[in-house]
Amino acid sequence: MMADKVTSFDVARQAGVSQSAVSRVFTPGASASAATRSKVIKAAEELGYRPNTLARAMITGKSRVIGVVVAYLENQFYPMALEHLDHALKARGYHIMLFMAKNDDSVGQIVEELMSYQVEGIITASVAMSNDIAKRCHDAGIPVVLFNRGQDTGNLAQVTSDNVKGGRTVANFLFAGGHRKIAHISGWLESSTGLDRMRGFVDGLAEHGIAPVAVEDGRYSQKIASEITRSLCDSPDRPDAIFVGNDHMAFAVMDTLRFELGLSVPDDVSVIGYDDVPIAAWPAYDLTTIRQPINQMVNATVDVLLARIENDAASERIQIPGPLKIRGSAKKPKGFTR
Amino acid sequence: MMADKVTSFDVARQAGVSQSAVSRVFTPGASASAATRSKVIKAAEELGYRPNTLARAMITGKSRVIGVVVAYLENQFYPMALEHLDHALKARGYHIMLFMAKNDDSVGQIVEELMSYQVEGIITASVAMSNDIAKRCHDAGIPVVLFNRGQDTGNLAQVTSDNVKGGRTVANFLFAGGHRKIAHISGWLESSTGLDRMRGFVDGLAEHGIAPVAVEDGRYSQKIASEITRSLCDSPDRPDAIFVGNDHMAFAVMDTLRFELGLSVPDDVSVIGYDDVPIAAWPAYDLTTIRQPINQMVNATVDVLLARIENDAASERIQIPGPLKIRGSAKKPKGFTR
DNA sequence: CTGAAAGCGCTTACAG
DNA sequence: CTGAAAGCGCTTACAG
Repeated sequence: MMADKVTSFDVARQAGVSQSAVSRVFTPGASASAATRSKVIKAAEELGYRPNTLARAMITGKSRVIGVVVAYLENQFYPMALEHLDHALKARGYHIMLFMAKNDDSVGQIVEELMSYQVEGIITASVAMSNDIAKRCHDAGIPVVLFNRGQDTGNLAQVTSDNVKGGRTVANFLFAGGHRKIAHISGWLESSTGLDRMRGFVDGLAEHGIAPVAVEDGRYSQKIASEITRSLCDSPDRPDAIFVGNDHMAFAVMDTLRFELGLSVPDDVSVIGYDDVPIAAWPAYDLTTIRQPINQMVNATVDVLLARIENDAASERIQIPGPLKIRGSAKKPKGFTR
Repeated sequence: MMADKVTSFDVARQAGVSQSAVSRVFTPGASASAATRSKVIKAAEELGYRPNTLARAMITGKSRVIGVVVAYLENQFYPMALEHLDHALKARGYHIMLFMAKNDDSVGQIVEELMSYQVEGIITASVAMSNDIAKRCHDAGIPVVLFNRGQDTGNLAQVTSDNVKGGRTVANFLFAGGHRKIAHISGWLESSTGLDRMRGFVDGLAEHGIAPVAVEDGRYSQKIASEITRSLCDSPDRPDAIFVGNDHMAFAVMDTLRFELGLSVPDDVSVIGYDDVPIAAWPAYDLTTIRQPINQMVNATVDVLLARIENDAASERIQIPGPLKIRGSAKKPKGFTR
């Protein structure tokens, strides 16, 4: 049952042509006559031949694999991104090799692995070590793009949504909804994403002449976000609205508010998230949130990466604006309907 | 900045040894004297040498990559499995190449890709085409194990939880809780997982002398599960408990019950799921469910797969029992405390 | 369009 | 333990 290994040499022999001819038939765009082509195809089918991708990759230096490094998959945004990335990449003839970066993994270790597998390009889609990893791979000459993460210095390619604008939109919406005691549980403030959303939000509020009653770093952790929620609402002067740095934390915030503190969302406290992952639309949360246009972000990421692989394109920083998705977790300003 | 490609030949030259020596130093378990070893290591570091995994893979026939085919990542069980799989595999020196099987992809296409990348083994962790894909790869001589899916015929290796037992446990728990009008929205009944849970459940109920008031195929779809919930509860004689074939659907069932039909869970209707994904523990759902011991399942999967890669081990069917995790979505039988 | 030959970067018997 | 040589399965100038 086990298919014996059949090589291009075998096919060539069977078809009565040279190995070169076989190679050409299986190389898109290479020149081969119709006659040769059909002889080769026929022989290949008879023998069950399949070109050895590894050998081809070694010769051409093109492995057709992209390394995707991701930190953890519990926040639904990342599995969704992975799914889209796979589709977009597959459409271009690439495959994904997964590199989960646990926090106790060393950056050097991961970089070693990425490089030794000769990935043609790298997409980092996570927190913490992204920048380090990206920088080192970039320095080693392999194209990288940071997905959903930026960095101010350096010249790495990156695609994010327009986080500053998103934060500002939330500020406007909340202010228009009549809120004046607004807190922010931010995304990790060491990440551009967390920082930009916070900045846009604070600036937006400032334009209305107010400041957030609190800004605390939730570090993308549900546990930390819950703790902050508790301490925020423990005071007699609790906030009447909370903007949370991503949906994943926002779910924990809502749960804490409702089931632990006995508060109503949005009657007592409005909550707004960021991402618009599928769960945000589930009725239990019905979360008002800024939608990250994941499809566009993924397409842009793939475009930039492949451009860099094919020729040494300049670095780019792409920001894609995302709309506010109004649902039921935050008071709606007059005149707004869902 | 771009590191020039440095080969084992270069290192050999610099270290004053043969290429074979270099190869041996980088091959775990190969014999090389301490002197040679240190010369080579030194030269390698100076030159920034890194063995080319592709070349090695081509020679040895061992790519050290495992193909993981997965259908979709919205059900949190699969990203979690992926994360665990990556860790377990990495610990053994393997990496994951991802193959998302969209429904409109042809089985043949996917199999072609898997084979041409010379993956050493395959794990299928999804629905629909799993069996087809697995069978063809197995026939081609490449080791496969079905994760969270079985099949009655054939001799493919597979690891699941003990789904029959799980279904039975749910039946006992619900009966003990005083329920007598119990419906089942099953997992896809063409999958062993869906079928086994259903059978165990029906059998379990039968032992108490009752039958489910309805068994409908939810096909792992939230949308379908919601529709079934609606029609089930539309009747004056609605069920007082629903066992749902997986957590992912159970969330939709609970949302439909509460927010659309205005029913209380568990006061009007008890709901029980299957999987115990992280979301099940979120207070909004607080779902009573059968826990699939994902860690053990993943470890078993990796063990079986690697055993088959290393030597031609016999096929295995592993079933790992999982406990009922009692939370708040179903009435608790007297005497039970959380 | 086609074939003979060289080569990709490594590993593996085979001698020593 | 070590090196020279052959070879893994393919692609790519180079001639024709």
